[in-house]
Amino acid sequence: MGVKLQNIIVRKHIRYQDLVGKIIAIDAPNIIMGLFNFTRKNPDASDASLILDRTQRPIFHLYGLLYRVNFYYSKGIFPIFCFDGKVSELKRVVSKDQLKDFLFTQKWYELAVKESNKKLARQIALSKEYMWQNIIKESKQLLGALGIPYIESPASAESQCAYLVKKGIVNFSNSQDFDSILFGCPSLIQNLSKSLRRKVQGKWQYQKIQTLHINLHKNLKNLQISLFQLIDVGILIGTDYFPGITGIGPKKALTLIRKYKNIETLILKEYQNFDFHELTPYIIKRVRKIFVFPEVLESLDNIHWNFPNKTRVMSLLCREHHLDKNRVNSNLAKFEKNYKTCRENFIFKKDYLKPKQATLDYLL
DNA sequence: CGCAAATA
DNA sequence: TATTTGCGG
Repeated sequence: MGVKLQNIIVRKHIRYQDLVGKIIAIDAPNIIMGLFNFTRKNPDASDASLILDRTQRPIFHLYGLLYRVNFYYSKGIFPIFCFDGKVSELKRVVSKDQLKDFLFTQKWYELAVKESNKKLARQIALSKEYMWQNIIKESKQLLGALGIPYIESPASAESQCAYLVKKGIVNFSNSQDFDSILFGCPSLIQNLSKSLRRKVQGKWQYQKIQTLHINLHKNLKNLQISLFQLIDVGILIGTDYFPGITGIGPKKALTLIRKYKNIETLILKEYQNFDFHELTPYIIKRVRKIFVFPEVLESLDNIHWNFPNKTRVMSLLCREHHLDKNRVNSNLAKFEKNYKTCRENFIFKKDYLKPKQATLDYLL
């Protein structure tokens, strides 16, 4: 769950009109996780409150993505979804065994459905071997059918999004996590959704929120540190790749890094105040490398926003998942309309198609 | 989340 | 017309 940078990073409200005709890289796993956390019947976060179809599989990603992409198009935004590839071994490991597990579990699930063993099907559908892999698989299928481009990053989705912004291929990245800025993403957008409300932890209650923009360059200037040093701050607080040092939060990490310039000096001077036992030179080097030189997909041919393939969408949503036909149809109609106006906008502002000069690389 | 129907 | 409620399978 991303690095806790919210207290030291300045975020500015951004209006929808500033996003018209812009291309935004979407951190797909992050946004899907958001849909998962929200689309529930009860405030308790148990799987029991998920909405399932008659094949006992969750459907939050299907409705969620259809609605969300519709929302992007309605605001004149062109989304490119980025998915995780094989994630670094320091992060949650998706091994080959697990991939094999999924294929096996998938077969097992299909058998349970065939035998109308509802209880078993449900158990498998919600198991961790099956559910997330299948959610991701179906999300890609749906995006493909909707004519939305997506990229499978060799490493993490966030680093791929950051790369696209850095290269000027897209205008913004959209992720709720702050990890993107450690990856050097110059321009990050948060809370990009229609309802602009968020569930308060564990309660059946909402708080109003607004769409926010983070300018990395301005923030570094404001914090008076370099991106390298911000990464060191992140390592101290804790990221997906290292749990962090107990007793050091965002404020303290910032003060310490400002004072000592880097983690090495900090450990040398403050070793009696904190437990740096876990933070070996090897770990420091590895985590820094992940953020500074992430593996990304560089060849990006055939990025297109196509007309939705209605037959394929209907087949996935209604035939496979038994979603309400009328509901899907009316949404598809809106979708096509939004797509058309969006496309006219884009053709009108053709210059966005050409990748701009690579943005200033703060690292060099 | 996002929609549609109900409510003030 | 603006805000709340309940539902999706």
